[in-house]
Amino acid sequence: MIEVYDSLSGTIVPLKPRIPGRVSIYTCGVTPYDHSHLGHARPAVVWDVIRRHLRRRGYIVTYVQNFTDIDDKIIKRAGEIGQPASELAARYMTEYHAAMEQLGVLAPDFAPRVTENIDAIISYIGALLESGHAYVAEGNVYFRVRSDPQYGQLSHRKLDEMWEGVRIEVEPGKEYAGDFALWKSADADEVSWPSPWGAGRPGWHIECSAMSLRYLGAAFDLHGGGIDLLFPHHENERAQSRAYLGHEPVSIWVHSGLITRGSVKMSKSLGNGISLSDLFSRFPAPVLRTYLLSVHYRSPLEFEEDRIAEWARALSRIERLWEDVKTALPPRDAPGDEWARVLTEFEEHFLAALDSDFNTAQAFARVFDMVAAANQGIARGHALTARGLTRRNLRLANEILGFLPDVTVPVEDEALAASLVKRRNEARQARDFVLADQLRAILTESGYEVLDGPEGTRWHRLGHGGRGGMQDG
RNA sequence: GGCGACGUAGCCAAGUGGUAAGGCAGGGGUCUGCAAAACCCCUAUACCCCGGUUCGAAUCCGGGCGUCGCCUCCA
Repeated sequence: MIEVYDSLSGTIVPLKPRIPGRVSIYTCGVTPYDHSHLGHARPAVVWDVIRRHLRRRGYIVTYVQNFTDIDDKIIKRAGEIGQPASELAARYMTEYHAAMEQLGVLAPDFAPRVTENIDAIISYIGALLESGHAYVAEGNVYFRVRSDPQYGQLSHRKLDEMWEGVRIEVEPGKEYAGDFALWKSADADEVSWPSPWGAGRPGWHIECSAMSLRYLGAAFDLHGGGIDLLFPHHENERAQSRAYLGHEPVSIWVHSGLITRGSVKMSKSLGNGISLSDLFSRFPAPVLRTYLLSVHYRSPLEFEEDRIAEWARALSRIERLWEDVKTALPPRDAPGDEWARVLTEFEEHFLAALDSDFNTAQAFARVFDMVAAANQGIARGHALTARGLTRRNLRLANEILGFLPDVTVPVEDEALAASLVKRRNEARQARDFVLADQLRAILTESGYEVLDGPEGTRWHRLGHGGRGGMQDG
C-alpha cells in the first residue's frame, strides 16, 4: 500500500489509481525565460523517484510535464535582448532538458508546450464562457472565481478574507479582484494568436487545465509541483477544471518543499538561484541528485555547499562498496547472523520506506544500514555471500534513487593506472616505500583510490565509475 | 494583518501515542610499512518553552517564543 500526503485534504491518503495498475501524473514544469536553477531540479528529481518507485511496484505510469513557453516574463525578457520569444524559450527548454538528463531524470511521456496547444486552450476558454464561469472585458477573458463555491479549499484560505488589504490595482473590467485572466489581449508588437476575443495569448493557469485534459483525460491520479504553486496557480487550475468538467480533476495534490538560501526561498526573481550548470562544475551529478533526496520531499531544504560536500563523503562509502561488489556472483546461502538478516530483508524495508509518502530520507537510512551490514559480512569471513547479496541490493536501490555514477573511464587511463599500481606493489615488495608512496600520490591525484588489504591491492576511480581492479599485494 | 508549515544531538535529518533511524563531524581500540578503507566501542535520561489529556507524549490539546512560506513572478 502506497500512501501519499494530499494537499487538498491535508492528510495522508492511500494511492488508489483510477485505473487499476496504472498511475497518471501531471506536474507543472518551468517557464523557460532564464537559466535552470537548483529549485527547478528538486521537483524533477522527486518525481523521477516517484515514477521509478511506482514502476518498481508494478504500476504503468504516464507522466506529463508541461512547459509554459509563452508568458509575460518571456515576452519581457525577449524584448530586452532582442530575440523572438519562441527562440528564447526554446533555448532555455534545451538547457533544462540537458540538465535533467545529467541528473538522471527520466524524460516525461509527454512534455506539451502552451504554444502547441493554443487551439485546445481557446476551446476550453470558450466552454467556460458559455457556462458562465468566465466573462470578457476589454479584450481579456477572466475566470469568475466566485462561481466556484469551493474556491480556496486547496490552498486552505477563505475567499472573503483573501483580498482584504491587497494593494494591487484591480485591472479595469475585472468584476472582482480575485478573478484571473484566461486570455490576455496583446499589444501590437507582442507575439499573439487570433481568438474569438481578439489577438492575444493564454493567461498563466489555463494551460495546465487544457493540457492535462488533452494528455491524461478528464481525471488523473497525481498532480505535482512546488509548494509555491499551491496558490494561486493550482487553486485557479482546480477551479477551472471543476467548472469545465463538473467534477474533481485530481485525486491527490502533491507539493514539494522549496530550497532556501540563508533561510530565504531560492527563486529567479530574487536572484539568489544557484544555476545548475554552475553546480555541475563543482559536484558530480549523482551527488547533486541525491542531495535533493536526502531530506523528505515536503521539507524545506537549506542550500549549503558544506552539506553537499558532507553528503558526497557519505555517498563515497556506498560507491566504494559498490566497487567491491559490482562483479560479485549471486549468493547461494546466507548464515543466520544479524548482518545477513539485514542484507536479505533490505528490499522489503527499502521499498516500504518509499511506500510511506516517498520517504527518501528513510530509504537512504536503510541503504546505509545495509552498507554497514555488508561490510560486517565481508569482514567476518562471508565475503562471497555478503558481496552477492549486496550487489543485488545496491542495484535495486540505485535503480530508484540513482546514487551511483555511470560514466565510464577511457580504457587507456585504466591501463595506465593498472601499470602504476603494479609498479607500486613491486616497490612495496622491495620495501622501497618512498617510491611506493610517490606512485600512490600520483594515482590519488588522478582520482584513483588505492586500498591495500589482506586480499591484495584494490584500486578504483572514485566518482567516475572506473572499472578499477585488483592486484595481489 | 490573514492563512499555513516548521522548531529533534556539534551540524544535517527520519520518526507523529509505547519509551529516540540514518549521515557528517569527534573520541578510543583492532588491522596496516605508512596511509586509506573496514571492523569493534563511545558521543541526545532526551525531542524550543510552559501548562493540560493519558497508565504512558518528541508524537494529541491549549498558550508562549522563534524561523520560514503563501496572500496573483515563482519549482
